[in-house]
Amino acid sequence: MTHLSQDHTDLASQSEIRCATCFLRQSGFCGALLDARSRLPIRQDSRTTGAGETICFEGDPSEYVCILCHGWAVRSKQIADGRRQILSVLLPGEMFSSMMIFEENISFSVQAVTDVLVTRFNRADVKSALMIGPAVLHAVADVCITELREADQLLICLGRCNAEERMARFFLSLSRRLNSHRVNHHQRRHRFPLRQQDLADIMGLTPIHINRVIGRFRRAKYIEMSSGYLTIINKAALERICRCQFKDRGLAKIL
Amino acid sequence: MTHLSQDHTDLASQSEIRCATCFLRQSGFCGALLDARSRLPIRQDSRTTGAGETICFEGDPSEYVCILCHGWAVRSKQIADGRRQILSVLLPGEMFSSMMIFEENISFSVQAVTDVLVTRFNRADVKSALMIGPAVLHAVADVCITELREADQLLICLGRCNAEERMARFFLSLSRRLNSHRVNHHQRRHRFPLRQQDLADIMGLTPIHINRVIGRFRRAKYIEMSSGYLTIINKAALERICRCQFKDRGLAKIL
DNA sequence: CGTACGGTTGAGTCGCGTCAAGCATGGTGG
DNA sequence: CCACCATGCTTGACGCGACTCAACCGTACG
Repeated sequence: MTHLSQDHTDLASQSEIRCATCFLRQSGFCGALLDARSRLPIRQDSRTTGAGETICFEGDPSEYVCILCHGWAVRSKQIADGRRQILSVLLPGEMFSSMMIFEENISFSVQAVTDVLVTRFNRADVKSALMIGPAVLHAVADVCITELREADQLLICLGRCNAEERMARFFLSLSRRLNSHRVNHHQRRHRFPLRQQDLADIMGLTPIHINRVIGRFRRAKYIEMSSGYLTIINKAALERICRCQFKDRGLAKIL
Repeated sequence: MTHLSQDHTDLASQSEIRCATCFLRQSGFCGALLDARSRLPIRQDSRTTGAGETICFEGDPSEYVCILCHGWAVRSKQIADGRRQILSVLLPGEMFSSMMIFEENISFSVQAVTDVLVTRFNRADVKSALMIGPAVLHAVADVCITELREADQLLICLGRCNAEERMARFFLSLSRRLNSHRVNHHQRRHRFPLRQQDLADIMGLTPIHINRVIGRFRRAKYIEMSSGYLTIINKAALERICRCQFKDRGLAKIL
C-alpha cells in the first residue's frame, strides 16, 4: 500500500482502501492501471463522501481520474433555473467519465446518492500510463466506448420514447448492469437507493409523473419497489414494452 | 497519392480525392494520421454517396474509420416502428464517431443529407498508429471528448428543454460549428440542407411542431430560412432564449 | 400535365406538467 | 413519551405543450 498518499482530509480507513484496491483490480481499467504500476508510479488515494453531497462541481479543475468503489452516485448537468439532467448513474467499479482522463476541467457534477467511497488516480500519471503499452490504452478505449454507447441509448430514449418505455428500459438496463457485478447473474431483487426525483432527472420527466408510471407498473405486477429495494417481477412484460421497438437483434445487445 | 487504393466501385474522381486529402490535413485527427504515414502505412480510400442514401447501417461490421470530407450527413439510430433519433449532425472534416476506431460493428446508421464525399481509413492501421506516438493518440482523445461533450449537451437539451429552447440551442451551436470551419468567423448566412423531418429527429419532436416553432422564430425576425439557406438575424434573441438557463459561464463554452 | 416531396396551417386530442393537498416515515428535542 | 419537523411518496384537478389527422400549397421533375 505504499502508493497510497494520505495527505487529504476525509480519508477512508485502511481497511476500506484495501477493499477498494482489491475490488478495483477486477475492473478492466483499474486492473490494467494497477498492473502498469510495475513500470510507472501512479499516485492514488481514496476518500468517502456522505449521501447527498456533491463530489465534483461542474467547471471545476480536477487533477484526478475518479473511480466509484462503493455506493451509488449520479453524474449530472444543471441549468441555472434549477433544472437538472442526470447523464449517467454510476455503480461501483465505474469511472465517473472518461473525459476525466483528458480534460483539465470537468463539464459535469457528480453527486453521491448513498455514502460512497471514491478512489482517485493522478490524471497526469494515468495519461503517461497510456503510452507504456496497449493494455491501459485498450482499457480506456473500452470505458470510452461504453460511455458513448450508453449516451446514444439515453438519447434515443429521451428523444423518442414515452414515459413507460423510458422506465421499462431503465429498469431492465439497470438490472442488467447490477447483475453483471455479482456472482448470481439472475438476481431479481436489487438495492435501489435512487429517489423518484432522481429517476425524473434521468428520464427527463417530473417526479409526479414518475410516480404514476411506477404506480401503474406496480399495479400490473411488473415490479415492486419499497424501502430502498427494487424487484423485477415480470421482466418479460417490461421487455414487451420496449421490444416492439427494436429492430432485429435481441434486447441484451441494446440495453 | 500512392496510398489511395481504388479497387472499390463508386470512387470519387482524382481531383476530389486530392481536395479531400488536402482538406483533411487541416483537421487534428487526420493531420496527425497523415503525418504518421511516414512511419507506418495507413490504407485509405474515398467514395461519394448521393443525397438521401445510407452510408453505414446499424449493426454492420466495418473495417473503416470514416471521415466526412464534403457535404452533410447525420448519424442516427432507429427503433423498429420507424421512430428515428439523430445522434449527431456530421459536418465536413468530422469523423462519423470515435467508436469506429475501436468497434468491429457499428451501433448506428449514417445517412447522407447532401451528396457527400467520405474518406475511409483502414481501422487496423489507425489502431496501430495510436501506439507510435502521442500525436495520434491525443487527436483521437480530442475527437472522443468532443463527442462525449456534445452527447451530454444533447441529453440535457432533450431531457430538460422545451421546443423553442431546443431549436435556439441547435441553431446557435450549429452556426458556431459552421463558422469555426471558415475564414470568416462571423458569417450569419449558412448553407442548410436539413429538412424539417431531420430537425424533428434531432430534437425529438414532430416535423409539424418544428415547423410551428420555425414559424414563430421567423415572424419574430430571429432567423430566416429558405431554399436551403439559414440566416441568423437576431443572435442575441436566440441566446436570450437559452441564456436564462446557463449557470455563470458564457454560451461559448456550452454550445 | 401529373406526380412526388416537403413545407404550411388548422382543429382536436392526449401525455405530461403544474399546483396543491394529504400521508408515511424517521429524526430531534422537550 | 409525544409534539414537531423535514423529507419523500401518493393522489386529484386542471392546463398546456406537443402530437395526430387532415387538407392545402409551392416547387421540382419526368
